Amino acid sequence: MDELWQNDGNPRGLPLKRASGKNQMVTMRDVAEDSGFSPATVSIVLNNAPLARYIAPATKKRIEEAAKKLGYRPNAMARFLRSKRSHTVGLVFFDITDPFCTPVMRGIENALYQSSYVPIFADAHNQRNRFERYLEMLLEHHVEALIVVANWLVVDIHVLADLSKRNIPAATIGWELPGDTVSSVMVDNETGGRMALEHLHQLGHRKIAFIRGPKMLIDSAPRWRGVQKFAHSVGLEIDPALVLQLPDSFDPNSGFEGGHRLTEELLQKKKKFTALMAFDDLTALGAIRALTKAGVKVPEHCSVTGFDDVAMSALSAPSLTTVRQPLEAMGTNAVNIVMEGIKAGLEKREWNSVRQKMNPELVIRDSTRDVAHSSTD
Amino acid sequence: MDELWQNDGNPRGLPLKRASGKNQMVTMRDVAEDSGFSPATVSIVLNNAPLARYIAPATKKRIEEAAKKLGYRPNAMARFLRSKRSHTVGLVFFDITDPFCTPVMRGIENALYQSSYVPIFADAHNQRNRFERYLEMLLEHHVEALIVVANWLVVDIHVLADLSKRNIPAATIGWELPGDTVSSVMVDNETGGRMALEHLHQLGHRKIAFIRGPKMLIDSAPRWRGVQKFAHSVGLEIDPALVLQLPDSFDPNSGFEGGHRLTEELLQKKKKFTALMAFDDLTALGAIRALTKAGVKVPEHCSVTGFDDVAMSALSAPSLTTVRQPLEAMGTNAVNIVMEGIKAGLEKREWNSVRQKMNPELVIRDSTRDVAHSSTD
DNA sequence: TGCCTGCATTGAAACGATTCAATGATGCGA
DNA sequence: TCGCATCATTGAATCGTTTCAATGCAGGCA
Repeated sequence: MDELWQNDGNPRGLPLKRASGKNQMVTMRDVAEDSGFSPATVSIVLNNAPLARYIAPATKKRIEEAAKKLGYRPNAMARFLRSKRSHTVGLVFFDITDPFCTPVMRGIENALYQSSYVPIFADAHNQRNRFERYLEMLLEHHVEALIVVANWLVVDIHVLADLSKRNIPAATIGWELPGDTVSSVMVDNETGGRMALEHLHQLGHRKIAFIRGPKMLIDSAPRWRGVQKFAHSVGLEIDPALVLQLPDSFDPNSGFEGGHRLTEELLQKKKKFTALMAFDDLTALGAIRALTKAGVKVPEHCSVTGFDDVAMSALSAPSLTTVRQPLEAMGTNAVNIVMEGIKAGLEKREWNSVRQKMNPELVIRDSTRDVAHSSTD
Repeated sequence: MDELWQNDGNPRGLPLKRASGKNQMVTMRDVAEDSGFSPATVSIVLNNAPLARYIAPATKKRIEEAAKKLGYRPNAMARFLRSKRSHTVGLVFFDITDPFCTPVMRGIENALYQSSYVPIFADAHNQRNRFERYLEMLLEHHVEALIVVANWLVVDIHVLADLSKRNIPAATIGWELPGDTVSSVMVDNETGGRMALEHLHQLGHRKIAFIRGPKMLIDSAPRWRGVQKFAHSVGLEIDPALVLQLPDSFDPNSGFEGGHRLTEELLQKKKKFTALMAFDDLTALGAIRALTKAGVKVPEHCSVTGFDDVAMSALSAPSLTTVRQPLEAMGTNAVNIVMEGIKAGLEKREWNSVRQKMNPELVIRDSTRDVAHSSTD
């Protein structure tokens, strides 16, 4: 079975050191005794501290061998206590159930792994209390930085102000806070909104229905702004009767339901439209379901676009044309930002928070089609 | 906006203690000085240690007030160093990309939260080296227990043997190891396999195609066994020409592709079947896509079943009839198991690992239908 | 020879909490 | 009044590392 494993470059992996004794932990003291040097020297060698440049090569070798032989593993807690570095980052999700979160998590995890940091994971379940309780726990564990993934969340600013007071760099993904203490990484929603509409317009669609995002989501307004600006720039008229808005909701998967219901409403109006631009992918999937049920074929009779490009969108039938958020990259960037902050803190430099807007990307799949080929109904 | 927050019972949440000074951490010593008692007493009071029963109520009160006033927050690292308890659990996923993982994670996170434990998150990306490196890191952080979520993974047994040597209880979800050092929580695959087929059989289907799981997955064999046993018990004949098997793969989302391709193969054989039982949901979705593309309507011409009940299954069109794994409960149970182990370790009791099989549940949706109503082709 | 410099190593003091044995203080029975 | 529990509190050691100041030792230079 061995050859079935994927490989990340290091063919056999690190040999997992085996504790030589039974249950006891191997401490630095043990290494010191075994190698015949003092704990101080061992520490210097094993960490390659500045003082290590004075240590005789032979000594280094003996110590390293002893460490490997005994299966020494540094005690992260003890180390922290002295050095103030926990090598730990807090990772708070507003609701892990949102398919938006998985790729972001991938990106974050991967970037942290590169820096040998370890994430402490928290899921707020959309509950403010839980969020605050977790923050408390993360502070107790002395995370060196904090990353919050949310696309909506109301938090007193002072809660996060605590962080900056303690000099803990923080970044949010998919959401931003007033003030400049907390960094943020977001997709450029306005551009994304424009892209979707531009695509439909290029396909020749003129009668377009819209399902806007809920008011509480920070993404909703700029996306709509992108739509309006583009429509204005090409002289496209938006029929207010064809514009509906999702209600506020706490369930990240409610978009499906909402899209379904609102599309039914649209259909009842008996106003013709050849394309529908949905707020996000889930909404689009709900819309497609409603259209299909009503006998309106997608994309033959009606084109539909989503937003986000969650995993599901490639698998649905028809597969969904959507505006992709570079979720994994957003995670990576957030990590890089806070890592910069940590480094600055160590070197006692000043450091300014960052607001990053990432470019979305149009992904064309099967749910949109040239209006010329659309049959009229 | 305040009222938009969902509530978890504690209406205003814990008041977030504000550090009173600027940047300095508030230590136990500070609380001691402020309240006029010794650090020892403070520790005893704040932890409600056994000795606390001797402490005068007035003292307790003064100390607690001082702690709150100063915004004292215990230092988890320092505490660990003495008490050996990190209040941390390692959480390793073989591949977070698998939709299987999200609900499991929810369950685990929630259960840990109840016990005030904090998870350290790791994603192995299907790579053995990564898995081992993470294990190393988790051990350095002295996690008190380990939970591994995988539905396949080849690991030398000695890697996890290290854990039991150090008395770290471990549990796996969706996967099990030989030997009895590691606990496991799995769905009862055999029963699940039977359920799916029984459902199709009850609907009157007799010509049934099967897409079996890849050999490398531990789930594949027992599911198939359930199928065979049921078929035998009711005298249903399984046509070998209608049985295909997914190839081994590392990509948890490859099932869709695989299901799609194998279904095309099935269709080319020109052998009639009125139902298709797929290994899991993704495979089923791929199959449905292929059927639809070939003009075979689901469920009108062909019923399809999946397995797992991942989030997507309820949203696909048609929604998928499937065998549900109680993923969240599986996460919860795994946590309870290792918590038992931790407790046993503290009390120096013996403790035996547990192998749990959970009952699956048939979820009937729109992708299956009575054969009587199926039009023949 | 005496002194200084650079090299190699180490002693010992933190870091912030926990915990056990020890210390006063009090009350009570003899 | 003494001795002895019981109660209330605390001093001091300890956990495993890191880090700074200190030490001993060569060799080189005056």
